[in-house]
Amino acid sequence: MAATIKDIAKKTGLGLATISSYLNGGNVREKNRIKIEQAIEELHFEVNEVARGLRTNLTKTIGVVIPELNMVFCAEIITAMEDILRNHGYATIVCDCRTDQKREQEAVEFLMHKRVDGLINMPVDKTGGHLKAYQRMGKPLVLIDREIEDMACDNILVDNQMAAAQAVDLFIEQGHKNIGLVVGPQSISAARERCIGYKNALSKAGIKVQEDYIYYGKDDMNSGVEGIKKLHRDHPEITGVFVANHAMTIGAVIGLNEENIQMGEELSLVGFDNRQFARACNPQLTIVAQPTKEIAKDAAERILAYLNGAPRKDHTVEKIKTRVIMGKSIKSLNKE
Amino acid sequence: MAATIKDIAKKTGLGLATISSYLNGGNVREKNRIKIEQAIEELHFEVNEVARGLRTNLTKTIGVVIPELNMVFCAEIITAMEDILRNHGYATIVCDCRTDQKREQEAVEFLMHKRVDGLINMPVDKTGGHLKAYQRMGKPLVLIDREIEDMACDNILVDNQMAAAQAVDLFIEQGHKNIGLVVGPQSISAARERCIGYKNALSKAGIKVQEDYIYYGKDDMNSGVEGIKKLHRDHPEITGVFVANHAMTIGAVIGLNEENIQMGEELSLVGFDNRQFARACNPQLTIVAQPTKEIAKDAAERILAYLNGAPRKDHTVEKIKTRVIMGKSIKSLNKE
DNA sequence: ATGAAAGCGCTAACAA
DNA sequence: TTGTTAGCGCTTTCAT
Repeated sequence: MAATIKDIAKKTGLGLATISSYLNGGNVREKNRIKIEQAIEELHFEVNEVARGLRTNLTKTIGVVIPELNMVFCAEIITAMEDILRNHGYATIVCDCRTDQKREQEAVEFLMHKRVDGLINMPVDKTGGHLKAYQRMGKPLVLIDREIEDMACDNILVDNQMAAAQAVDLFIEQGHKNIGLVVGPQSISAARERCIGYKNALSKAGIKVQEDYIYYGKDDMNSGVEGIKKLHRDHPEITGVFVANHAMTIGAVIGLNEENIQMGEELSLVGFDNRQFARACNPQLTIVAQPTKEIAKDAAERILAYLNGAPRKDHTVEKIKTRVIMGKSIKSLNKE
Repeated sequence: MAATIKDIAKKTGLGLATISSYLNGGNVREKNRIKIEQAIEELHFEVNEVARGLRTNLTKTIGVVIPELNMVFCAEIITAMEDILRNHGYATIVCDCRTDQKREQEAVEFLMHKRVDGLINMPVDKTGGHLKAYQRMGKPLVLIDREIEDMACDNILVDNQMAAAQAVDLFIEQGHKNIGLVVGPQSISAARERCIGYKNALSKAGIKVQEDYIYYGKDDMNSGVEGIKKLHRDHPEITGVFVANHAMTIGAVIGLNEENIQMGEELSLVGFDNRQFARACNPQLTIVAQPTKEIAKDAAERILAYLNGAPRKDHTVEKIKTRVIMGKSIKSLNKE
C-alpha cells in the first residue's frame, strides 16, 4: 500500500497539519521541511489526489466535449489544450459525441458525474440544452469554435466572416466573378458566419449574390463531393468555389477527381484547414487555415484562470483571425 | 450542495448501509427500494464517484498514452476506445507525448498520480522503462500497435509482416520487379516487422532484396517527401514504392507532386492507412489500411475484462489483419 | 435485510 | 509555526 501523510507524520514526529501545510506550499520551519522531504523520499509518498479531491471538492480534471475527434481540427486543438492543462496538473477527459445531440447531452452528464472542475465544449448546434444543468453548478464553461444563443459563457471563436472574405477576395483578385460556396449546416454558427462573410465580400466587390451558387450541405466528406459536383453541373459558368470547412474540402477534391475536372484549370478551389492535406493535393490547394494552437491556448488559459479564482466575466467573445495558405488551385483570369 | 446518501437515509428513515447496498445492487426490501428511488428522484441524488473512489481505491478512469493524437490512426483508435470505455462508466484520460520518450515517462507518472485503474499505451519505442513503476502497482496494462522487449503484458498488434507482404504482392501481380520501400525507424516494432514482411515477400517471389531500395526514415511527413525523392533519384529503375506508414505516405504523395512525377504512371505507389486521404489523391491511392476500430475494441475489452476480475494472462499477443483498399496508383507492367 | 460505527487520505478550523 | 480534531461521502465489517 502506498504511504499516506499519516506515515510521514509518524516518521517525522510532526502533526498531520504540518505535513499538509508543507504539501500545499505553507510555511514550515526549515529543519522540519528537510525532515519531511526526507520521509517523503524514503517512503515514496505521493499525495492521494482522490482523497484531496473529496475534501476540496475539486478533481483537477477538465472535461472536453467535441463533435468528432477524427476531425483534424478537433484533434489539433485537443493536443495543444491537453498539453497546457496537464502542465498545470489538470487531467483532460475527452468525450467524442459523434456530432450527435443526444450523445452530447450524455457526455456532459457523464462529465458532471465525474465531477470535472471545468468544461470546454465545441457544441454540436446552436441550442445549448445540454449545458443547462452543468451551468447551474456554477463551474466554469468555455465554448470553442461555435456560439450558442443566449448562453452566458466565454467563447473562443474564429473570425469566420473574415475567413470567408479572405477566400472570396483571393478569387476576386484573380479576376473571378462567378464564385460558388459549399458550406455546412446553418444550425452551426461557424457555417452561418462563413456564409455571411462570403455574401458580404461579394457585395463589397460589386458582385451580386446568387443564392443558387451556394450549396448548403452537411459537415462531412460526402456532402462535399455532392456539393462541388452539383455546383459544377448546374452552373458551368462558375469558375471558382470556396469550400467552407475541412471535411467538405476533402470531399470537394475527391469530387473533382471523380469527375476528372482539373483543379485550378477548369475549376478553381479554395479549401478550409489542414496544411498537410492542402500540400498533398495536386496542384497544391489554397486554403484558409484556422489557428488551432491559438484557439487551444486561449481556451485552456481562460478556464485555468477561472479555476484559479479569476473573476468570471462570462459572455466574453474572442475572435481569432484565420490565415491564407497559398497553393496553386486558383487560376488567374486577369487579362495581361 | 448536492445530496448525499445521508440525505437519502434521513428522508427514507433507513440506514446508510441500506442505501449503499441498494446503490451497489444489493438486496433491499421491495417497499424500501421504492422509498429510496423516490428520495433519489426528489433530491436529485447522484453518487459521488470521488468519495466512492477514495473508499474503493478505484477511480473508474483509464489512462491512454499515445505518441501523437494528430495521427489519424491514433485519433481513430481513441475515438472508438473512449466510446466503449465510457459506456462502461470509465473516463478516458488521453496523454499525447509527441513521440518523445521523456514526455511519455511524464505522462505515465501523471496518470499514476491520477490513480487510473488501467493503462493503455502505444509506446514510442521498444524500451519500456516508462512502464516499470506502473507495473509494480499491479494494475492492468495493454500495449497497442507496438511491442516492447521483455514486457509481460497484453499486446494488441497488427499483422505488420502481412501488411507489407500484401503491398509487395500487389506490385508483383502487376509485373513489378524493382520495388522500393520507404519505412519508419527500426526502433519501432511495427516498422521493423513491415520491413521484414517486405523482404520476405520479395524473396518468396524470387526477387533479390536490394538493401539500397529501402529508405529508412522517421515516422513523419518530411521524411516521406525525402524518401520518395531519394529513391526515385538514386534508382530510376524502381517502378513501384511501398510507403509503410501514413505520415510518410502523405509525404510521398507531396514528394511526387513536387517533382512532377505522375503517380501510377511514372512511379507506382502503395501507401499506408487513411481511406479518406487515399480517396482524395489523384489518381486514387492504393493503400494497406489498419483496422483501427478492431484494435480499439480489443484493447478496451481486454482492459475491461481485467478490471472486472478476469484472470491476468499477460504477454498475450494478438495480431489483427490489415486490408488492401484498391486505388489506381499501381501501373500494370504485364504484357498482354 | 438493516443499522451503527469505523475509516479511506486528505484539508481546514481552531487552539496552543 | 505546529498539533488536535472534525469531517468530505462513501463502503464495509459486525451486530442485530
